[in-house]
Amino acid sequence: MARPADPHAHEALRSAARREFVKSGIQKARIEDITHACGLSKGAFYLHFDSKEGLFRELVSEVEAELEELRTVRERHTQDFLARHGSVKPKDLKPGSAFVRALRSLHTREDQKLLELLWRWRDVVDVLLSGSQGTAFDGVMWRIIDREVVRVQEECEALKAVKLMRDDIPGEAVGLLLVGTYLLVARRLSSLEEKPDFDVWLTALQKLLAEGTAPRPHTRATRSSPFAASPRRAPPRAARGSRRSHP
Amino acid sequence: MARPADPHAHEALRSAARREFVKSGIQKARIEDITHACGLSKGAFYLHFDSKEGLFRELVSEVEAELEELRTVRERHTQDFLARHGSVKPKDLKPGSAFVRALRSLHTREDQKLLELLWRWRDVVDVLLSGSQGTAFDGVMWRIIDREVVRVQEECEALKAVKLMRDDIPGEAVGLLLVGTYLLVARRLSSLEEKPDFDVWLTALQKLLAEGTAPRPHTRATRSSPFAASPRRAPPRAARGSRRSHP
DNA sequence: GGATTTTCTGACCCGCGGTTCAGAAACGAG
DNA sequence: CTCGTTTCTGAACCGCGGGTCAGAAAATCC
Repeated sequence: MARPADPHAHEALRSAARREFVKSGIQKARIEDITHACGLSKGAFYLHFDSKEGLFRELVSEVEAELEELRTVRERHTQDFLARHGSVKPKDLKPGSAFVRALRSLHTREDQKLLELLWRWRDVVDVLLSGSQGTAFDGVMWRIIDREVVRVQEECEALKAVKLMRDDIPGEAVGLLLVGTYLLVARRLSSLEEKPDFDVWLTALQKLLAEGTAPRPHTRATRSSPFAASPRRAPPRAARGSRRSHP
Repeated sequence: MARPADPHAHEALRSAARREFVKSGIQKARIEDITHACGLSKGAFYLHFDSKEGLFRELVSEVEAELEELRTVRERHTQDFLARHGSVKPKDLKPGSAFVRALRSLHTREDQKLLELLWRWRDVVDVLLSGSQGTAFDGVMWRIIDREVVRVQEECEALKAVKLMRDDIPGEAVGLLLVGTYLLVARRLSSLEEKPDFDVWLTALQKLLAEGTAPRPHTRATRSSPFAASPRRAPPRAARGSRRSHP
């Protein structure tokens, strides 16, 4: 055999690309800038990746896999917790009960893991959020977000069912609120150099939400959500327009 | 003189462009698709606008002007309200006092106007949010969002100062929460055909926030925010990279 | 030192779409 | 109808950058 490939090249290209994507978005990021950043030439790029989007796809797949993993683990931990505890007893409904505190701490731990993930992938998340327009990744982040909103919503409905949450606030409202907050936080992460202290943040959010959503003595039923079953806009596609639509 | 221009052309192009921008983002929107949609030819576009981005700039300026107007009006209404009421008396601090209810209703009215604005401009907002990458408008929406977060934060600090809000939750947290929620809502608006009932939504959010942020008997001081004074990432710009960074 | 094989280079190709512009078309005035 | 003027058309121009490929360079084996 002859001339082994530079062992650092692949990884160097990957991380240079991440930097370049953050700076310019997927479309505007130029292959030459990526390769020059690691002292390689344009052509070398194609020895390691099939295309610019192919490289980004690698990154996105990893993020999606980790997110999926997190979702299933969260689901399992919640199931385990409930199974271990048995049925919900009246004393568990009291605001400060051991049960409520344990459940809340479970949520905090899982949310913390989510924030850690967002921190590790903050660059890619940032690109997905605002630098993927016109590519195959357009909308990936919003799909993830919609799913998370639904997850929170379902958790809320479950809590309402066992009277651990007031039922005059739509679960969807809490979902939009929680996920919307995380969205802004995720966005801010991309401009930080050092990892912030998530605890401060989580406790504040936790407090606010816990006390805002706590069961009330007198509550009316939830009115139906104004955003139910919204049809998402069609994915970008070439449009053959009809002529003369305004005469 | 001779051959007057089609009086509908300008407006027709404008709205066709809005549709096209929503469908494909600013970059991918093709001039030909815009002109064909109103039965005009490519060249005609340049009789009405100096460039594709020029057209979008017009739209963005209008949105920004309306948002600015809303901010100043909100500021003035708040000032007027406080001036008219005089100093805050002890009885005003009680959760259900006339003062608190009036203040809350003021907030609701202003928020409602914001939602109406987001509804009217939902297409442009949507494009700014996820279809402006790589253009001069990249980041416009995030700057607006950051400003709104600061506004909410300041309102919170003001409320804390007169003991109308608990002080163990950072104002910034409430800002991210409120604005993040509106962000997701704004995004959803773009996929709706009919205006939803904002009231349902506002009351749920209002309740949750009001009761979550109400003053507590025993509170510790706010810990400093982990996101303070974050340097935003540099605007997109051509990058001349140094070579050989990974020898 | 070849001989051979794989890596790496960078000039080139090519499609795309914003923008331009020479000329055609439409309209009013006389 | 003809002329002058302005609108409108669409082929042509052009820069850009992703992707290709013939050949140069580098490494290994003999």
